[in-house]
Amino acid sequence: MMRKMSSYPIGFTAHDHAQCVKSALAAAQAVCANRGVQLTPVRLRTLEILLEEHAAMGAYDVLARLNAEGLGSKPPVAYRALGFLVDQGFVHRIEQLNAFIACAHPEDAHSPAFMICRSCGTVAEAKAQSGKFAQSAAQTGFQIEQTVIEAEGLCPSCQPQVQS
Amino acid sequence: MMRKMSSYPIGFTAHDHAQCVKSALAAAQAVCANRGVQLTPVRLRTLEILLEEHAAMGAYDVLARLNAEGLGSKPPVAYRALGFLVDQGFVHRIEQLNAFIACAHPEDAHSPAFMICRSCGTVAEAKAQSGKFAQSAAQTGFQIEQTVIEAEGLCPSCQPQVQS
DNA sequence: CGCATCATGTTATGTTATAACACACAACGT
DNA sequence: ACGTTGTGTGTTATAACATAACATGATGCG
Repeated sequence: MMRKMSSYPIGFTAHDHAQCVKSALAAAQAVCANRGVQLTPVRLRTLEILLEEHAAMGAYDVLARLNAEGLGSKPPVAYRALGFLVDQGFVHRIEQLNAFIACAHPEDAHSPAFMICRSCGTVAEAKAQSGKFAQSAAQTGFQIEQTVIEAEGLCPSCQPQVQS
Repeated sequence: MMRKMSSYPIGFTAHDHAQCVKSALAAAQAVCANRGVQLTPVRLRTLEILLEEHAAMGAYDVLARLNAEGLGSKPPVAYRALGFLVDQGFVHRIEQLNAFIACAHPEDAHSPAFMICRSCGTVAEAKAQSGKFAQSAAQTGFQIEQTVIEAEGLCPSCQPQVQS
């Protein structure tokens, strides 16, 4: 861990970027309206930055962007916005990277799982299937509220090529 | 995350403490001899501290103990010893707590999973069964090298009691 | 001995995160 | 209109976590 933070690309496959940003923002707006919470300018812009970057970013990198746009220059501003977005499920925290990433499936509540490429830094989100771990927790009487599942390894593009 | 670090107890059930410390140390000594790596005084004492504490500890807490015994006072000393122990599999890092904990099953290589009580801070280690996540990673072509699985919740003792 | 390797000691600094308090502003009841 | 409450932002200061880089010592080997 602790490589120099800047930003890590997300996902191993191509997709329509402008479209996914737009729909994710719309979804977030709708959810916030439903829940009666405020998607303020700082919060909105923070989410937008993470969506546009489409990669895991450190809090201070997000802050630098906000600062460049006059939306706040001190750490608490970024941490508060990120905290809100994480609480609402629009953003996930990647523990191994001390970084944040816009959620790939903001529509439904879910526990995320991540695959992190140690070579190129790309992060892909999958849905977690708790399975046996949840069962064994239940057996010991432990009541799970939230899970962190992160795999580190090599993404398809970064694996050593086989000779043809 | 980010509660004040000090030390978190481990495990939800009672056990013979002196015995488990002793056998873990013996196992570590044997493994190091096998591998031709040195379990130096700082490393040995660091492991011993984590085993005795039997809880997740922050690097600076470990350092404070080492320092009290004249074994080193600067952060790199603790981080290096902890790094060695993690590399050898005698200690695990808990990402959500930025903390370290002696391994409960040092004999065999394994990927650990943890249950962390958000109320009392107790940490229990289980063996991870990767199952479906590993499969879905394989499908996307991602090659997993290491996994982090941590559940936060309430341990049996901290759950609200039911009226009898 | 000369040299390589591994471990430790130390300085300095980098990176991540929060506590605490001040202020702005909208919503509400009176 | 007025105060009150809740929520969000601005700011200062500091805490907590982690490593780069270089110096020193100890061990083993040709």
